[in-house]
Amino acid sequence: MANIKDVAREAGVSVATVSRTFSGAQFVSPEVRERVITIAGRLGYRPNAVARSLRTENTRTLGLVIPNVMNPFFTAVARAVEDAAMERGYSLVLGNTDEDPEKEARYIDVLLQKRVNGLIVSPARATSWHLSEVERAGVPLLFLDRYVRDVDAPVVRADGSAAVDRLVEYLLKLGHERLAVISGPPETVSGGERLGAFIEGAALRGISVPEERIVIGDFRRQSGRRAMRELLELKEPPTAVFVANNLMALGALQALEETKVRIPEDISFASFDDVSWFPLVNPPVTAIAQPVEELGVAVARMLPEMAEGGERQESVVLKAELVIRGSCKRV
Amino acid sequence: MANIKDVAREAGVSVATVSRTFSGAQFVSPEVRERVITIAGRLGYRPNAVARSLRTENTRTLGLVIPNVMNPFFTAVARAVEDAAMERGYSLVLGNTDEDPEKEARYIDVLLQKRVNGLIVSPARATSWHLSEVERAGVPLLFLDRYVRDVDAPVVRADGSAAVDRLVEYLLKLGHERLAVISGPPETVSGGERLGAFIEGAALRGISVPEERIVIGDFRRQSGRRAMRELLELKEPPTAVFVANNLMALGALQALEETKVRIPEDISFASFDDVSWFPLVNPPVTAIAQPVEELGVAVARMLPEMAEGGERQESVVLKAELVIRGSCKRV
DNA sequence: CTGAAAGCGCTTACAG
DNA sequence: CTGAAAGCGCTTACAG
Repeated sequence: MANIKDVAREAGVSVATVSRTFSGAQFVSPEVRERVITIAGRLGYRPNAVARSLRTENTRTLGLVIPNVMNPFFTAVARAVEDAAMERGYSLVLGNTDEDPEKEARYIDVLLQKRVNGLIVSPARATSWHLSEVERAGVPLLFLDRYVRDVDAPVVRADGSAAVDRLVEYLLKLGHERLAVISGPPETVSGGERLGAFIEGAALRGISVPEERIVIGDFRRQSGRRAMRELLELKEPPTAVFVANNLMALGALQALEETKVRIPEDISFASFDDVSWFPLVNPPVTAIAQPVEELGVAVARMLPEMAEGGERQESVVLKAELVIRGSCKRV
Repeated sequence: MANIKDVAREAGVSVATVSRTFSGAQFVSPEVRERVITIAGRLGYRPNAVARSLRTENTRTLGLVIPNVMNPFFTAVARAVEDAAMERGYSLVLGNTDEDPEKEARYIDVLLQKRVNGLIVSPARATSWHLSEVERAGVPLLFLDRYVRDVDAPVVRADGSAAVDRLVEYLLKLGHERLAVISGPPETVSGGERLGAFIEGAALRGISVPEERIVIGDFRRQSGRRAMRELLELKEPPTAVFVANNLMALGALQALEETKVRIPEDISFASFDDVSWFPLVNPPVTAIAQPVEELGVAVARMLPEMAEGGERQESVVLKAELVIRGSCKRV
């Protein structure tokens, strides 16, 4: 591929002039400019962004490290972030950690080596050494959905506690006493928060959730399926189940479908995370909706700002909301 | 951030030695090696991949340019590709074109400037100037799901024609005569193929699909919704509708739900692309399933191979398959 | 096993 | 408006 020297030689100008006609900041006389562009076109010249980045210490690249794009919540966020990045002239490199701290560490290390201008991370654990490294490296960092306690960076997330509490209240009002929860890893902020809010909400109202009805999954589909089957096989199966995210909810619904257990006749069902198809399922699934769009917009707005060295951004904590549909009934 | 010189000075060795201890290819005596690593750790040194890339002419980065990650088909592919990339030590940068050729061109230009080692593209149109540019630039290129005719690069895709034809046959056997289709843009390979197979399949069996029952969408949700409403308002509404992808199917199902038109009593419904939740909807949606996993695996296998300068890869064309569930009934 | 030095392709302060 | 030259942080052939 042609480089700046080739173009300069061919056009009879210095490399500085070629550089200027492409970076556009400075003045180049119209005639020269045009000649350079023509020649560049003929040679198939395209400025080498790697060289430019090395020189300017600016890669115009952002990193997004999330558990899994297949989770609709993160899909939507990834889309929003990518849009905002592109619009501001940044590229987005994506990493899926599968909730594995080691994978997360590898991604972050690679991204730091690549000198990204900023990092958006949804960390797998509530404590993390490699995220302190980001801080130390002085790379703008933004937490998404979850955060690490000892790292001082803004977070964009929805607080689900209040909504989960409302769900518990709703379930109890319907007369349920045998509650169950399919939880995500309690070590994650979101996993711990949702589980905690559920158990405490019940306890506060005089209902305890015994250990056998608390099944810990990994936020992925298969674990939801397994967990639901496990709950169904209990001597005293629950009358109502709360699943802590959309992927596990899908698995759990599959398990219910397979075992011909009917919602809400045989069991009441509710999920954290609302999904486009929940209203279309029979019956429509009652869920706690995160303001996904708004979260995406917030991230999208903040990160380029940070990358460009703006002032420290404030955290954004929105509220999740209980959306009652038809999957829970009076017992 | 500390650079290689800082580490060299601090460790009392040359930069060459520091470089060697981190790139690992050559021999460095264990003692020196250890000292360098210790010092690097203390200084928070992390090799600058930008500089390395400039020098080695290898960015270890791949580009993935697709219409939209929010489309579950592409979500799954993106995940598979990212996994494979990471496993081989590549990063993945992602771009959403929204079927817009100009956006596509911008992404490709940026990616070429960034000197990616390879490009996976699902092009918006069947002809494209900027994709010839990729060829010209000598960057390994792989088409996904769709391809550009005049560009010589391998494709990984599923051929849906046969399955669409089987669907038409099935619909006619159920006695439907007023067929309708909600199509994607006919200019896209997949859009044109699906629409063509549907119309021809019907014509071959003596049924014509009038223009008013062919609604062109853009493969996105809202267009499916609008299209379905349009079809429903016809003086002679269809008895069976085929929707050409999953996102438009979601929109169409919403429209049906909103207008209280029941499936399959009032209208039979089938979709291209199978989705995890189709079996859970009431009634379960009959769909044409692409072998998403296999496609992802194929892409994942081929691209790093190409990026590493292996021989030219053969195209992979798999078959889509009709999955009959409960959303079509005898008329 | 180690070092000095050239060079990857740009940008930009400086001088004219 | 234009050019010569230094330098961004590495890698690597060459020599020892």
